[in-house]
Amino acid sequence: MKKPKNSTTIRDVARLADVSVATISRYLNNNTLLSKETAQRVQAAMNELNFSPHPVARSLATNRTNTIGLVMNDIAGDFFTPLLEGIIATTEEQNYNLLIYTSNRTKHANPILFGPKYTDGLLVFLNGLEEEDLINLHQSNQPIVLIHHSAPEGLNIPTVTIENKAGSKAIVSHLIEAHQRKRIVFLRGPAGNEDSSWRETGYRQALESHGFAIDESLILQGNFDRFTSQESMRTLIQAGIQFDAVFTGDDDAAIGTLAALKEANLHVPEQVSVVGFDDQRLAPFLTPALSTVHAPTDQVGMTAARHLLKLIRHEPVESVILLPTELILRNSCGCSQAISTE
Amino acid sequence: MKKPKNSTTIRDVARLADVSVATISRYLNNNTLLSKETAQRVQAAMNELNFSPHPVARSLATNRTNTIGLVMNDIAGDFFTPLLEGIIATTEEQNYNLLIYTSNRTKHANPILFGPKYTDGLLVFLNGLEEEDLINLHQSNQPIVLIHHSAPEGLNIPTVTIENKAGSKAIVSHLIEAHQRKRIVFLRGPAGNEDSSWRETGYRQALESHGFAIDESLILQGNFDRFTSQESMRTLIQAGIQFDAVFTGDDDAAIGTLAALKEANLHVPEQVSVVGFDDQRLAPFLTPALSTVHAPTDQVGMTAARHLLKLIRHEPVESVILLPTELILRNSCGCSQAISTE
DNA sequence: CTGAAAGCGCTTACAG
DNA sequence: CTGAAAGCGCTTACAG
Repeated sequence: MKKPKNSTTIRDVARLADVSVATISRYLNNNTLLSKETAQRVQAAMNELNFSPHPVARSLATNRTNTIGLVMNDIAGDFFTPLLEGIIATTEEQNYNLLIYTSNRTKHANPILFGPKYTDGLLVFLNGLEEEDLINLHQSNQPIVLIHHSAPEGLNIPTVTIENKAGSKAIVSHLIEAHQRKRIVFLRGPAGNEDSSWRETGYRQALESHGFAIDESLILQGNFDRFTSQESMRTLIQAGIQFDAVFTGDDDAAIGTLAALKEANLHVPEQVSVVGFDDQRLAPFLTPALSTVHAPTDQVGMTAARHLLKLIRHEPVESVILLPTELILRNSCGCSQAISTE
Repeated sequence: MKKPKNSTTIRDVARLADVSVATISRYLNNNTLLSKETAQRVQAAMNELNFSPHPVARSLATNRTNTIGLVMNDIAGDFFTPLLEGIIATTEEQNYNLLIYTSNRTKHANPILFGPKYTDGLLVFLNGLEEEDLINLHQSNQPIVLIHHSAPEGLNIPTVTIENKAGSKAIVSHLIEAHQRKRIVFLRGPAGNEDSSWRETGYRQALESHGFAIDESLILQGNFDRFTSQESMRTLIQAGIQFDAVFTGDDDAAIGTLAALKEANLHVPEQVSVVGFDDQRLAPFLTPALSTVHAPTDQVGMTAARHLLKLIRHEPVESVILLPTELILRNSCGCSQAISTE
């Protein structure tokens, strides 16, 4: 027993205010009217003792933890900071705590540390959870909101993500309409990545709606990764396949694409337009400054957290929320813009 | 009372295994030898019921939460992701949970949500906590490790930070020795920022050890911010003060510096060398690629978390940990390096 | 409007 | 090696 037992409890307050502990509890949760006079005594006693209730005890008694969990695979990536900023903005506003899990733990480690008993609800980013675990959690009535990922067949778990398709269609159309590009490469993201498949759909629809045939030899693996993308672009160039633009799938892939083009002495944007997706912090600093689609990642975080809190309160919630993206036209597509103060 | 009461408890297991709850508890915490036979019965019962102990109840009984908290002002900044990666790597390894606080909450909001009863210890980033709160927490025996910030006078709170002085001295010396720079500007960070003052000390020592006098007119406000830095550099240039290098204090300030230099048609690195500090993700993508000092932020996170866990276990801990920095020489200082595959 | 009492699900001296 | 019981600090029907 290593309890310091220093902290003052509800009993101490009750004794000092000369009421029962139940009364203190009621005052704390103001779910019953107290007589003005007792209320004052209680408040005075709480002040004097500098009392604050023990959250763990409260949690055990109420079966609420006042915290939500964020589960993800790993925290890498530039979108992580804005995502978390969004989530925290709303947990803070609504007086919830945030617990961070990465799924390494959920796979290998002591399972006690992970699970619904710690949280009132879970935000699951991408494929942060195995489908099986997700299903179990959902069936045990744990409120869940998915981020950038759709629910498994038949499960009604709300999702928040962005307008991947519309954004992609818009930027590819821009390439065609504003810059007369005709042979546009697309770099796919990781297999199974939903953002990537929507972006591919947007790409295809843009081409089709402009009467272009889809040339599958222009669709390559980029993996949302600069090195993979650089390799794919090198291969394409060496194969002698002609193209006049690249929609890289995400900004990281744009980095590799720009590098490969530079190696091959192909000028961007004069000979080849390059556009990305995400609008990461480094996008304006690439050479040339990257035209891309802005993903409102902080909004995604806010919205997801807000919806999870609604779910926790048993309020109704839409099942799919799509946040609008926005075209950011800098130089790499062929548009010109002052570069120095971006 | 909205308790689903679905989950199985230690009593259920005890009943099934035909032992007392105390025995289950002992098995869980393996702090007493159980007879082989009971151990097997208990394990079988736990498996059958798919039991996992309730962390909140456990926490109430033991006065341990198995979670640590990270407190900070706001989560902006590129160093945040690596910092958190480092922290999570160790909390995961040691089976701790991580709770994220931002200090907005600690200032305005319901104080119940913040505090030692939620966590076994706290990681405090920069000035994430008012000095008064820090002192109170420390005096109430809450284990604390400070990150990039030193303890208030007289308090023995461990700190982990980086070798700001040595890194700065090294890069400024590089400017002098390798590139014959003689009039080197320094851009200060925000007032009171300790990283900044150590960097300034390193800058001064580098100049002095090379026999240069310090010209205070070359020390300006940069605020670790691109806009402030751009303004300061504009003013310096317009004042006609001569300089041949800028140590920008951090990488963000380097962005503004490069922009101001470009506006003024001063070529980097031919006319002016520019070096930063941090080695943020975007550093290699600036034009020219930024020479800078690498701050091992993930290591800072790991080390801080590891030391906090030691503190929690009452193991001894050094009071100041300084992690080594490293010179990253790219192009902006005048060194040359292949740029495309960085 | 207020109190006495049971309960949340564990852990841990204390006995045996 | 194991059990009975008290306790962790709250909340919440149930009475009055």
